[in-house]
Amino acid sequence: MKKKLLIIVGPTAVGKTDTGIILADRLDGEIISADSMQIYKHMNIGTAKPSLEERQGIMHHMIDIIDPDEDFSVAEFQRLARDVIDDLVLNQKLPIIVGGTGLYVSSLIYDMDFTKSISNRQLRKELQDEAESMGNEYVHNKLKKIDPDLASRIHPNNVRRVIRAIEVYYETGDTIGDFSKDIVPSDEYEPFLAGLTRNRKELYDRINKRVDIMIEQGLIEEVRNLLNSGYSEDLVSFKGLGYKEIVGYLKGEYDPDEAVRILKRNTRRYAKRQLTWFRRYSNINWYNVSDYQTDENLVEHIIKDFKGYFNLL
RNA sequence: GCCCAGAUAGCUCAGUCGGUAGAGCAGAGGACUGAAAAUCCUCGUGUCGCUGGUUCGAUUCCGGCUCUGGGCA
Repeated sequence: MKKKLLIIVGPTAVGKTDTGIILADRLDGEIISADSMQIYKHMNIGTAKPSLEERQGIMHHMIDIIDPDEDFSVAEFQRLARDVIDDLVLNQKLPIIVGGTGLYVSSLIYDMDFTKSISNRQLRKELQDEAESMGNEYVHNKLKKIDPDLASRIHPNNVRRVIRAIEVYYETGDTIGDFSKDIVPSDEYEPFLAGLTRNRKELYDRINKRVDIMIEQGLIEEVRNLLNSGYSEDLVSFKGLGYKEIVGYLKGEYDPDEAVRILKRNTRRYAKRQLTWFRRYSNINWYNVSDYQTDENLVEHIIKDFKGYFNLL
């Protein structure tokens, strides 16, 4: 018997958090966040992390689990999240995965095995230096010799992924191509996928507005405080939206208005990328939130479809 | 009312010594197996304000008109 999952995905600012909380309340579930930024402690405003009050007593997992200067990756996410899921199922709770990080969601619903391929930071650094001195093509050619087919699927300029592909081969002797060719659904979980969306204009208005609110709530102070606490702007956690743009302002690269402008623009572009990712899920059920009068209304529909899918009516 | 400048992509503008046009910004689509809020790829037809004229041919030159700035009254 596969474990039932309710999964809520969608672009940033579409309303996933609120919807997830209402659903958890109605379906006796708990939330598992699939968000690559909300995992960080002390990063609250910029990640739009729901406050304890906003969580309405609903248990949220995979939030505030590591420090901004700790390493993290899908592999850890998958392992930790699956443990939580198993635990919830044991306790008769419905696991509700809510998040906008496509790769994290995929790691749960597909049979993705990360146990064989470890990481080697030093090798990454070396290859990166090579790319800078010898050019992107040079490093890409290395991959071509290892796995021509895989190399043809990764653009030479996408240095990060070229390097990762080489790294996996050096570390394991296997190539990413071997286990990334065809993704098969996990045989352990049975997900009902709900994709939230909105009319584009409305979504962008909400994104712009949310950035303004973040600034009012003190996003600049939050970033300044993190920097003052000794965290480096070079950390991966500072590459997130809202952090890198504010860091640029604090370093004097541009004024606050410009920081807000590019933060809004980058967030809009991110939302678009998220939609691209989720459109690939063939078994997703889309809900255009713009078509629903109230959150309640939307939730009713999702619950109805969810129950229908699992023959629980 | 008169004089000057402008009117070209959603926005700001460039340009065509006459052969129907291109940058930046904004935007759209896509890729994705250990940094994924990251990283990367692709995409620019628009009545060149309207209307006459000259011309084989006008967005480009000439006239008129409309609108928008600025100046003079």
